[in-house]
Amino acid sequence: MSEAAIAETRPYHHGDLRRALVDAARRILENEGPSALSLRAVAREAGVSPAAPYHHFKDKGELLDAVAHVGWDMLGDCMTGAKARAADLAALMTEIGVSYVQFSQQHPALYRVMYDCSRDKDELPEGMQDNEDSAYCLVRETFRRVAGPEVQEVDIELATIAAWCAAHGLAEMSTFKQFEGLKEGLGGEEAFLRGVLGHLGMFQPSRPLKT
Amino acid sequence: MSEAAIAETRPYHHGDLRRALVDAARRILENEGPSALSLRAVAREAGVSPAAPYHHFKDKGELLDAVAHVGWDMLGDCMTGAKARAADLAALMTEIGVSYVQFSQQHPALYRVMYDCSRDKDELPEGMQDNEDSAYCLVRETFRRVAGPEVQEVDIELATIAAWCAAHGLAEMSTFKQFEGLKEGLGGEEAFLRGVLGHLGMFQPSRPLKT
DNA sequence: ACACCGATCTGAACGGCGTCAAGATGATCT
DNA sequence: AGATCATCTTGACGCCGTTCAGATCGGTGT
Repeated sequence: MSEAAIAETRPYHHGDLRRALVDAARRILENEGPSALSLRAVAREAGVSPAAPYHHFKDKGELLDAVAHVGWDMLGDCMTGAKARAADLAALMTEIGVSYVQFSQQHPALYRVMYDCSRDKDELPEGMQDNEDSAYCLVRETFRRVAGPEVQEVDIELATIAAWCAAHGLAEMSTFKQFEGLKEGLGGEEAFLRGVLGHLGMFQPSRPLKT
Repeated sequence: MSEAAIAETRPYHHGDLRRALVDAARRILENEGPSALSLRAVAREAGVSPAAPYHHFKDKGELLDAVAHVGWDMLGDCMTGAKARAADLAALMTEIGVSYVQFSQQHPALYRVMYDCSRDKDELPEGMQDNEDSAYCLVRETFRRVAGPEVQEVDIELATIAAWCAAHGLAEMSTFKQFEGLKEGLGGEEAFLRGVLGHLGMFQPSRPLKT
């Protein structure tokens, strides 16, 4: 049920309009895609006037930042789950990569908002490199555990970035129609993902880090 | 000089408005970025009314497609140049990867339009996998030459996709502010690019293809 | 109990956007 | 010269993000 439907019984002061707006935005993203995500549409969905959001967000960009933040949290949970599922350390990187791309396929509109926000500011999401539960830190920590003592810290950082770039690139391209034939030949979407990731050094269990 | 400035001496019928609109769009992209690229702004820059573009393009998306097409041609030329510069076959893949990312850094707004067009349609650009001069085919052909006879065609395709994903991901992330410190430590932007690419299997001359 | 105040929300407005229909213009062909 | 047709303009529509004055409410101090 949309918020607008229950708006009539709602008190004049909403109580938690900020959260309601973020939820409304996520509903629109899921149901109608990123192109339908206007500030006015979000306000409509939440059952308030077009100006109401401005008491909780500086502008549209700040609302999208809040939506993106929810997305990054979800992605972090998703990859923590992958960590729990991995049979052993050698398989962990591949599980993380597959989970990352699958998340982007399950929430394509949200994933797009997440990256658009980052690109607009030329910044990784806040806390991404510090917060222990973030996807970035999970990958880096995995490399640290895999790496022998001869591997330098800078190479761990570079490998993390490389893995991130590869996963993001695959996330953005895996939906291209031209690859459908190849996917069928390989036996499905996940086989395709594992096939591509298998060609990226750090996702190969036998050689996760450059020597 | 903007087209608007010489519009007064122009005949009523423009002659080549289609090309002029694409050029105007590219000027706006270079000077003001993607957010300033409205159909009306393009028409203003070209010195015509807001409705004039509709006689040459179905809608705004089709204009952007034309702009993107120019961009892909430029990228193809850029990477053909990289091929000519490469010392030997082993170094070619890295040269291609570096050139790809550098192109995205030299034309960030254009690069964004190129990919936005593809994502909107969930398609690689037209002819990308067929046209011999395209960046995609150049990479695939390089892998074919590097590969031994034991490597299957499907692995060449997967490696091409993997390389493309990695390069695209790096192109989108290399501008993030968080990496500036790391770049300095490595001795500059290009060292950073080579460092990241070095962790990606297919960009390592000694092992370009999964065995 | 009551007045007040700050936070919250509305309504109306502005300029800019993409798009379209109707009309004006000019090159081209007979 | 006159007809034709692609090309371009004018004016309009609805939607957008944003702002601002004013209405409304919840909580606080007296």
